[in-house]
Amino acid sequence: MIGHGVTARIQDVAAQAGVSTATVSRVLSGVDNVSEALTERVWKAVTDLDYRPNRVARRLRRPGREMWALIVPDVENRFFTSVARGVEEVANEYDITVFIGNTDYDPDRLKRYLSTALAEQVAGIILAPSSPTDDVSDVLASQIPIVTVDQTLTSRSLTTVMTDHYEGGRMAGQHLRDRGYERIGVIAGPQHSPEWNTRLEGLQSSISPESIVATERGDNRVGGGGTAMGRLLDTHPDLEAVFVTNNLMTIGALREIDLRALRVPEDVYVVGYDLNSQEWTRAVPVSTVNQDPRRIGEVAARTLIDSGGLPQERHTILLEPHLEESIAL
Amino acid sequence: MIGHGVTARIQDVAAQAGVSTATVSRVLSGVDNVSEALTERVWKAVTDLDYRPNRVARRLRRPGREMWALIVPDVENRFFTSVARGVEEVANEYDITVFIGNTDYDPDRLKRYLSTALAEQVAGIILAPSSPTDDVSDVLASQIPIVTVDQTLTSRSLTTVMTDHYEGGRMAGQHLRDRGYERIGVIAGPQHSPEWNTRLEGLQSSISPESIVATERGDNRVGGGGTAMGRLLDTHPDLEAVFVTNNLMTIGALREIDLRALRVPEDVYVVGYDLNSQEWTRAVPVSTVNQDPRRIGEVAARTLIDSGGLPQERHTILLEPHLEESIAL
DNA sequence: CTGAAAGCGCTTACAG
DNA sequence: CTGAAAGCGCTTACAG
Repeated sequence: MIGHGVTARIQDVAAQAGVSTATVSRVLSGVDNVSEALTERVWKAVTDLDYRPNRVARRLRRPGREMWALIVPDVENRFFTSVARGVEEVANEYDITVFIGNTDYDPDRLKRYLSTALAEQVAGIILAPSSPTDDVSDVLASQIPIVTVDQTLTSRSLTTVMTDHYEGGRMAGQHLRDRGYERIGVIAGPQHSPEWNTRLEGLQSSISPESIVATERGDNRVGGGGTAMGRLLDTHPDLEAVFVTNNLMTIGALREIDLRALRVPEDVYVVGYDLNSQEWTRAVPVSTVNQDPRRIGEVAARTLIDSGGLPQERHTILLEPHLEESIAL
Repeated sequence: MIGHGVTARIQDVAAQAGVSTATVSRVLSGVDNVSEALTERVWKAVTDLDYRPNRVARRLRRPGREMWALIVPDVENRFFTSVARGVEEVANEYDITVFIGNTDYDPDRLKRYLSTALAEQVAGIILAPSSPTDDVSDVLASQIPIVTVDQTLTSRSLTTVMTDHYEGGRMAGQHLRDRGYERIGVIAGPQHSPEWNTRLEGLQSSISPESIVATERGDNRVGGGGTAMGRLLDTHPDLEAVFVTNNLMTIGALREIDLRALRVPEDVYVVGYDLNSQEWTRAVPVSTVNQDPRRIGEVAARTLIDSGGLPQERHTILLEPHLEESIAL
């Protein structure tokens, strides 16, 4: 039985092994050379006492390691949970704990979570911004490495891991052109966000301008997609196809189409974004430009590892999207 | 400009305010009385220096506060992310950081995350078990409060927050009986898990035994639900209705029904579990027994708060499910 | 290769 | 009410 009856401390291990705490620490960290005999005794004591180093104490002494903050606007959105999954995979490899903050697209909550991240002395921050104007000045001042995911920040020079949305838009446009659609509506994200505009530019690069009969803006949520789709159908009853730049809005759009008793793809052909057919209750023949959010998380995490704890200069890593045609069961 | 050019420490604040670090600490924690004059000077210094207490140092000195671990089997499952959302809401109120571990239904990963939780000196653990046989003995030994969510553990006496699944099953049965169905199939979770059996018992309490023509077991994933539905349709072509005890399996079942060109509800009436119509691309007239996962998370978190840092005796908190009839757009 | 000791940034008895 | 000091559990120069 150990000291407080709770957990063994490094002292207990040292005593049991008949060495100093420094030696125990060295054996465990594996960085300095320790004689074979002592190493063995230390490991035996560690095992016997079921010793687990206190990560809090370790982090205090040696800050900026073993913990990351992942901050996302909506934990309930599968895109972000998949990013989290990817981040976690890498974090696990390096024995890093990751805490997740959910901002709910609220700047105050972002501020709080960034502050918490600093107060927790994290080794790095992975931020999925709510908007390109998110304020990260405190983080920059603190010198903690930060990687942005899914979106760049306009005012700051940060490393970003994201999908090549221009290419995504281009793919969607080419697909629609190949299928011969000439009256296309677009449902895009908020105007102020350059990412959505990038998707639009990609779209415009592959179809003629007059094919795009209208562009509606939504809030990237299901409701916003439905409302936008409604406006599109109201103002352009002769619409042939629609391109929606976000997963939840695509779902909203599909529901609105269904509500009006229109059929996909006969009445309106839909190209969505990030649709995961795994989650559908019924086949809907809709094409989709898909990102690989897990991979985004992984790459962001590895970027943090590679940064070696130092802030990086700006660097955008673009991952390729994939077009999935007419997903059906 | 502060010491290391990074962040102000409590020393810097004390110096600036002309008081001891003890006084700063007292003002910030608000527990001891400090004279108005000093309090004012301290707050001014805190503001001027933009001081944020180092949570790592605080936790080392005063363990068992301000951090929780939330461990779930699948972060990509919306049920668990909603639980996370609920937990986070409460954690935020109390300025608690919560780190999330994703076990992927793997006992080794559970072991690792529990170990990390201990090493991080968390104030509490919220565990959504992968199976009722999950091993939490290390946690119990450590005296850290743990609350289980969604499932009880067979071998341990822990506080659990979960939906009243007996009632959920009963509601489903009553609904099916009210609609006059007499040839009902069931797709339940793994046999070894008592929770799935509870749902079955609830079902059995409200319909006659001979109404249940077959019970298949699935793995709580989309694929398992589809396979089980396939077996049901193969062995009982005259099936009228099916009750599925989990969200992903319900989706799998619906897809399988669609695959076979059968219609819901004309050919097979479906009562699912935890279906979120918000996520659907098209209306499917399916009824569903729904839990309130956010609330489960909230209640679990409040239980942790109320435990005052002490392990509780066993205590099961049952939340009511809700039947949503024939969800459609 | 090994140990004694300082120190990471806080909090909290202990005096006064 | 306030401060000097000890100590939380580690890691890491510094000596030897």
